[in-house]
Amino acid sequence: MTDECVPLRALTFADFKKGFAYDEDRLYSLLFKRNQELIGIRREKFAVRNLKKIFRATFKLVPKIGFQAMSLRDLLAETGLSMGGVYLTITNKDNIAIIVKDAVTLVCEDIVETAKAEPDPAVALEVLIKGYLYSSLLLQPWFYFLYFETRSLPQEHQKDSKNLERSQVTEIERLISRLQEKPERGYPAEFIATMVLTMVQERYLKPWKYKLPAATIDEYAENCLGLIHRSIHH
Amino acid sequence: MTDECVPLRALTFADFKKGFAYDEDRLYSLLFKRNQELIGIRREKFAVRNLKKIFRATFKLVPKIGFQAMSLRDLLAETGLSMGGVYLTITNKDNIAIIVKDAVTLVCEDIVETAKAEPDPAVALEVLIKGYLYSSLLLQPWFYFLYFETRSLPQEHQKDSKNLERSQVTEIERLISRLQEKPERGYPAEFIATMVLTMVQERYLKPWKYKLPAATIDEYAENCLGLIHRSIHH
DNA sequence: ATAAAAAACGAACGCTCGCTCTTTTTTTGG
DNA sequence: CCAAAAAAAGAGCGAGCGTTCGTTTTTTAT
Repeated sequence: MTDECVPLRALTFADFKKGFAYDEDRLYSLLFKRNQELIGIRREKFAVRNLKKIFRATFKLVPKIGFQAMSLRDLLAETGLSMGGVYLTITNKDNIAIIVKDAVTLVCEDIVETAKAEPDPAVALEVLIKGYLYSSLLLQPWFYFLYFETRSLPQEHQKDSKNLERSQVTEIERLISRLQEKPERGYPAEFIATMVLTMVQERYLKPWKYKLPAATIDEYAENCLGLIHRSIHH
Repeated sequence: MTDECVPLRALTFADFKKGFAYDEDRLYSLLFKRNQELIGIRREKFAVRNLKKIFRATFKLVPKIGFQAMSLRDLLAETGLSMGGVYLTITNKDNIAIIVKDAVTLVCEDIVETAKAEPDPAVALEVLIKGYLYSSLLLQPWFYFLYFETRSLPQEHQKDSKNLERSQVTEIERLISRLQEKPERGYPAEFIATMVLTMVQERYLKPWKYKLPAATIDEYAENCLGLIHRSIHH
């Protein structure tokens, strides 16, 4: 299906980052190819350049005032593009949100596929959780936007967004269940899965709490994984 | 200060609910008295009736489309009020969000005060967490709105909203620290406090995940508290 | 070098927004 | 029951929104 770009197994954030192939230019190139019908520009070179400007500006404005309150004229001022340029690129305002949803979907599906390739469920769980934690940090504005602006999406895309989160929890839950020989002794797998997902989300939803120490993200990951294993086995 | 309306100590959600004095009418009555300068109507009877209509409609529309996208004409259609009636009540659109912030603040301060009255830190922690979990479920639309629409508030009120969350974490952290005789053995108090707060928020932020079983909220509370104590002592 | 194609420009359009204000209706207190 | 006060009504206003489109500039291919 999609070509895999998330590293197979990486213990530290630094290792993960090296193997992470969704750097800005590659991501925009993929989004251009996947969303031809939403994008008016036909030559990739120009599309990527404009998309980059538009999304950077969006991610600067939206956390402060919200997507609905961001006018296209705000966007022109921030990007330096003209009305025509912006509309040739994205065709309408909603498409900004739709493309963000597509980007997050793309990355999340990749993470799940990578984890599913691991035969050992404990390893798979580690790959999945670290993959999600690290990816959502490297693409923080995208994940943040989708979480807070799901309601700005057209109905059908809102559903997609909710299903995306649901499928993440389900996959985590499935792995935890496989690790629990005697489920009645520990917490319900669902509870643990929910807990770990909210812990990951905490990091990309409240960036102001975690501004400084990028090193501690590894600690954070270990704390989360430790918590899971204690909750499973006791 | 404020008269306390949150039950002192309640093990189950059902018990808590009985002692919870922020039912709709009382809450609107309090909000009317606390926000005289934002509300144009002078007679409480009419104010409460209109506020009830306005907030019910707001909480129906906003989760679907967001506050900014909700027009006053949407609100008229949903409430059955006229433009004049709505503006006499709330004087301007922003005030809807400001009053929600005031309501959540009111309840949260009450919870913290109740917890602080408990001398035993373990009991205080239970009161605090259950108080927050149960209150935010009983007033789910209010808590949900404040979380997702903080960016729609005027600047000074945005600060209030963030400080409110901060003070909650701080209080939980303080209690956890008191329970940790040997902090180096368990997880950092900050990590545990963050975890439990996100677990509470999970319930009121994603109601679509927890529609059916209101009974399991007690289980959920026990799981959260169990998790904390295990994380503290080992 | 040049013609065709693609991209960029930005004034202008129709529409909807939050809000005001005059008029009408309802409520209140003597 | 009636006059004064309060509340409700809703047409109308100007500002600003997302979007369009005729024109100009840049890029591409010959």
